[in-house]
Amino acid sequence: MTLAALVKQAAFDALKQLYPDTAIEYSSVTVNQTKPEFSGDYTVVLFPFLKLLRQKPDAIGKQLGDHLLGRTELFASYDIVAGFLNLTIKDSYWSTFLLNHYTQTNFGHQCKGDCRVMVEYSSPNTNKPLHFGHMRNIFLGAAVSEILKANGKQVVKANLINDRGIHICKSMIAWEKTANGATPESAGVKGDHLVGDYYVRFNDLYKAEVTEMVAAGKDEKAAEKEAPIMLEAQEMLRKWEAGDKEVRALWEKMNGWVYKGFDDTYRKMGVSFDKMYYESNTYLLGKKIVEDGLRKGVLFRKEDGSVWIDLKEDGLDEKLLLRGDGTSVYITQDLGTAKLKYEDYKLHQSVYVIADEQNYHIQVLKLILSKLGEPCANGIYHLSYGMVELPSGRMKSREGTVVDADDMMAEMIALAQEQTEAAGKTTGFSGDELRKLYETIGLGALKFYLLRVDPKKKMIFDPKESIDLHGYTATFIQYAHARICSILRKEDIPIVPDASRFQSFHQREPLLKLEKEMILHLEQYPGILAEAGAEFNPASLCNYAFRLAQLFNSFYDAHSISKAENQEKKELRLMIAIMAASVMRHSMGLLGIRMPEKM
RNA sequence: GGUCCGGUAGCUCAGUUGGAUAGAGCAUCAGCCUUCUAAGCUGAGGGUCAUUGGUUCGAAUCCAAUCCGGAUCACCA
Repeated sequence: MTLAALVKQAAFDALKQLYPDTAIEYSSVTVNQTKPEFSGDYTVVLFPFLKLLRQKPDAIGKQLGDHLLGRTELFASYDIVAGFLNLTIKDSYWSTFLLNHYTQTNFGHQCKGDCRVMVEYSSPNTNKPLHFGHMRNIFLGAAVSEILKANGKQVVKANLINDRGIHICKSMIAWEKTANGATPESAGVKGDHLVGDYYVRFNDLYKAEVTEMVAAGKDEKAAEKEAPIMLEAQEMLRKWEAGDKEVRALWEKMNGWVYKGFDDTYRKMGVSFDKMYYESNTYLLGKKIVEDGLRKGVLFRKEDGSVWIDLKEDGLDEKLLLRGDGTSVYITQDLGTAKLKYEDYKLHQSVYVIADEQNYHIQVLKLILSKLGEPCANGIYHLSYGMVELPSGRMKSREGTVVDADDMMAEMIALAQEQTEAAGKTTGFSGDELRKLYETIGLGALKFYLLRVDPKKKMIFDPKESIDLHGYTATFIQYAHARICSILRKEDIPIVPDASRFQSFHQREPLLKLEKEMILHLEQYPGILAEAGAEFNPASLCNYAFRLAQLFNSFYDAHSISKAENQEKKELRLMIAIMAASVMRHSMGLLGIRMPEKM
């Protein structure tokens, strides 16, 4: 139980005992952290009880304050200011808390329970390399997976690869026509980039053909439909579906290049998956679900043989589930994969990390599954995030305006190097250590930048302005962590010391403001972690860790640790520093951001 | 047009089930390195919380209407 909850419970119990004849609801008790301009740690708001108790706020505050002080060991004093009861927690509570937890490396972690959750993220198409928008998806998915694990869930990280369809055929056609057999090795280009280049090439060729046909007097719409290269791509897709050996061989070869490229990118990003799904295996699923639905009468067939569901009652429209020729559409596959995932892992919850442009699609998916009585329907959660846009608008891979993921990571690492060198902080590192440090700083900054914003908000990224390494950044937190490690090195204390080290510690002097603020903030971590899990929001961890680092920097500036006033203070501050570093590592670790010991 | 999401400082964003004088970072300005790492610290300026009305002891937060921006409403995926 968090301290805030403890205070709330204590206040509620006290009110019940003080006013047994009045029905006070638990939810009407509001406990906040006391504003810094007042003395106290947690505040009970008295206004909600005025009418109920027919007393003045000061009177209620006094009775409540006295009662709390007399009956519990938690509070040292109270103060009433204009309807607010400000409670001060006993110093001994804080030092005991610190002593109990400062060496705990998994503070805030929940024990593993029975709840099985799948988080599907990344889910790329195989016709082009990953870009900045994918990075938001991937870092979000990876972070949420770790946060859920820390909250005791059993997590399966899944990636559904869209490895078939017209888009990959476009790359294949362009490659056949213009590549002269080029491979990633022969061209010296990463596989996913090579395939992406031919996807762009296809569009160039296509546009040229359309322009030519229009110039020859063709209607533009007709030209777009009849351009020979487009017809070839469509023919290739038909051949693929028919299992044509040559087409399949080329498809496998080019997808293989892409996977190799993706693997590199994923490794660099520091993310991984427990389960890969491929649309080439799953795109035919779902038909059976549709047949069942027809039998149950939930779905209906039109004269042309196409199958539909009527969602008008739910404020939506009729939705197609099978074409007249019996082939499936996008949502049909998704029905199938939803069920497949559910059955593969006996899931309680299935999280889809998908951009908000698909809100409607997921809504329809859930609705159909629930109308069909599929048990997987209830567990679907759409972690909907806003698109990443350029100042000029959306990124379009066809037009080559994307910010490439590999480039972006390389740039961030280079920026980290540049700034480290400019600050003259390269001494004492080996070449290898420096390379690792630049990666830690560069990728940390990138991940933090993408995760610090509420997922559902869209974000605008200006490639001309590089991502900052000052202020509200991962670098700031890393720096605070490195400072702590530096102190510990000098004091010859390991980063995770033995719990017995300060066992003899006794609190004699009162806590200073910043000392207490640090401990108070540390105590709140489990609550923040639980909230981040409940809301699928890594940004709350960013906020929390930044605030922790900020507090530590002020604390560090105001009070010397190694040259503390006395041994007691020194031990106390060391414990605070040790625990702060540990919580920074834990929280940022969940986001895939490493904390260097030296920088 | 329907549905959904957003609108808070010059910019990027926090802001808990409604609680005290709305907070950070960047940018600007003024200070702080002989003292545990200045990628830092301290301070200043900067606000019609889109608008209007309502609910109430109290609203950035809840409700209604309006305005602006975005997404979506395919026999594409």
